[in-house]
Amino acid sequence: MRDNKVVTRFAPSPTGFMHVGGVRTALYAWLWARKNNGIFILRIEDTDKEREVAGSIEHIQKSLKWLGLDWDEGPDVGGPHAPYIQSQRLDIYKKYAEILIKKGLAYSDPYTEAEIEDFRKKAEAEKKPFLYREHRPASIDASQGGHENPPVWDGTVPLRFKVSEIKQTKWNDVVWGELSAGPEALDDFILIKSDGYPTYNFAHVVDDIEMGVTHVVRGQEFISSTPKFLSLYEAFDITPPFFVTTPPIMGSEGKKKLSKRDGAKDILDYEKEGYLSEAMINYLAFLGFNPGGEREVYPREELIKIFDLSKIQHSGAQWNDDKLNWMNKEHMKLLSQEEIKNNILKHLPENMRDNVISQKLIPIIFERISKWADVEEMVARGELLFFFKSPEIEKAKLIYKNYSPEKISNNLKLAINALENLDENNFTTEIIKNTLMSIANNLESRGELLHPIRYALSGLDKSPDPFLIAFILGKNETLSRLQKAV
RNA sequence: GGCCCUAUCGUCUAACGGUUAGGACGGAAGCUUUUCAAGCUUUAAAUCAGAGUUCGAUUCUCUGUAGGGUCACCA
Repeated sequence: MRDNKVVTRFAPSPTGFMHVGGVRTALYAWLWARKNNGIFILRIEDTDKEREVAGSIEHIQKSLKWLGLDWDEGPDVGGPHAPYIQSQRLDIYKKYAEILIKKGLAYSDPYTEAEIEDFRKKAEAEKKPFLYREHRPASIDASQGGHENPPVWDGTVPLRFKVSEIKQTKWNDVVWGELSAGPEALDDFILIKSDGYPTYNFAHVVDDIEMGVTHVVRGQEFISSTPKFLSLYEAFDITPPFFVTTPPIMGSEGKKKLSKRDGAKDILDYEKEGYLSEAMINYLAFLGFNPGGEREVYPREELIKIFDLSKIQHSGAQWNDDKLNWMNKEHMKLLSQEEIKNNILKHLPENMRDNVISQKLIPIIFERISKWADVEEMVARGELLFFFKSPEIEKAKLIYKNYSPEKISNNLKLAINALENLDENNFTTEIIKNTLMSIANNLESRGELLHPIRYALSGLDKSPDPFLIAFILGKNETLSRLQKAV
């Protein structure tokens, strides 16, 4: 067992992109390995040639890299049990299959698919669960009355496992405690398909044995097939690893399986949308796990410290974009000024970058976004353009409530006169505010001054406060826009 | 349908069998010297139902209800 080290693995099949469910499984396995200074393996389970999607191995690796889930052994980095791609390990599965054949625990399947389909339909008509083992060939199990005897296995027909003991199975799960399954969960399942590739049931057990995996982390959809895995471990006379079963992630629309619309999208889409991988990991870890305190925001290294398999939840959790956005913002606040600046500038159009105004703009952009791509949306909504280009203004919109145009114009003139006296090098938000407020406070209502200034400067009804805008624009541009409005 | 699993605010969750059932997201209200955002303060909101064990049950047991998983030559 590799010097008693903890060994976990993530074993996806290359059938497309990774969604959040797969990511969380990988994350828990990775966290446990890192917490225990153990080994994290990436293994590709590509035994279904039909479902395979070209490029997915690279895509999966890219996803894990973005999230910072680094692996110690895998298809690209190799390791003591290479290769780490199942389709390149067929000889190993064959070797294990032959051990079972020798022990009398595996036999070739003499039936055609149509015949088996008939058995299945018959069982269904009788409202009984279909069990292949009730049709075992006579030479394998005379008591079952199967009529055809199996040929010697030559790799062209399915090879089946012969379940030796039909029983209620009980086992222990690290997360759920004691679990059990009825006898009908045990059947003569297929080890190797007629195309020569092993089934998941067989291949992953062989690999987990070979690679010395100590903790098998996977979703609860595998609970009901665990008796099969256990019977295989028993057949090989190997102590099974710890089973760590994770609850499902449900869609935000309700307690339903995750759908594309609410989170089962490509994890790399979240990168494109400008989420931080640390936030994604933190959010995902806490969707189905909780260390017990009241703190929720943890950087990656601290997450490793507090992670604990025994504190994983038992029931499914709903995906929640609001909480993810909040989490992302919390992690954005943890970044340095420099990182924040660079990321915001990166998402600004070329003509809005790298000048005095965009530098001043960064703090106000930052407080209005929860992910980087929101910067682009602010631009698209026209919330930033006026900082760079004098807005078109409509005379009517300068008017506050039912004040007369003359009054508004007069107020603007007062503002201009006051601002002109300010030092250009000391044209700060604070000073502008004090200057303008001392005028506004002497008016009938503050809005009759503040509203036209906002509109004159921004061309918008809703914007950051006018003092801040004036500061960002600078003295000259501010005065010029106010003059124009008058 | 058989087997298996789960059940605390709308959501994520905390609570040695003893708490005014706590926190977070979201919601509402108020304050922030016009608006939007941010921020601050306040607030509403939950133990699925019914029995049992117990001095005492969110916590243990049973039944019901609801939800989930699984019954492939898919993983």
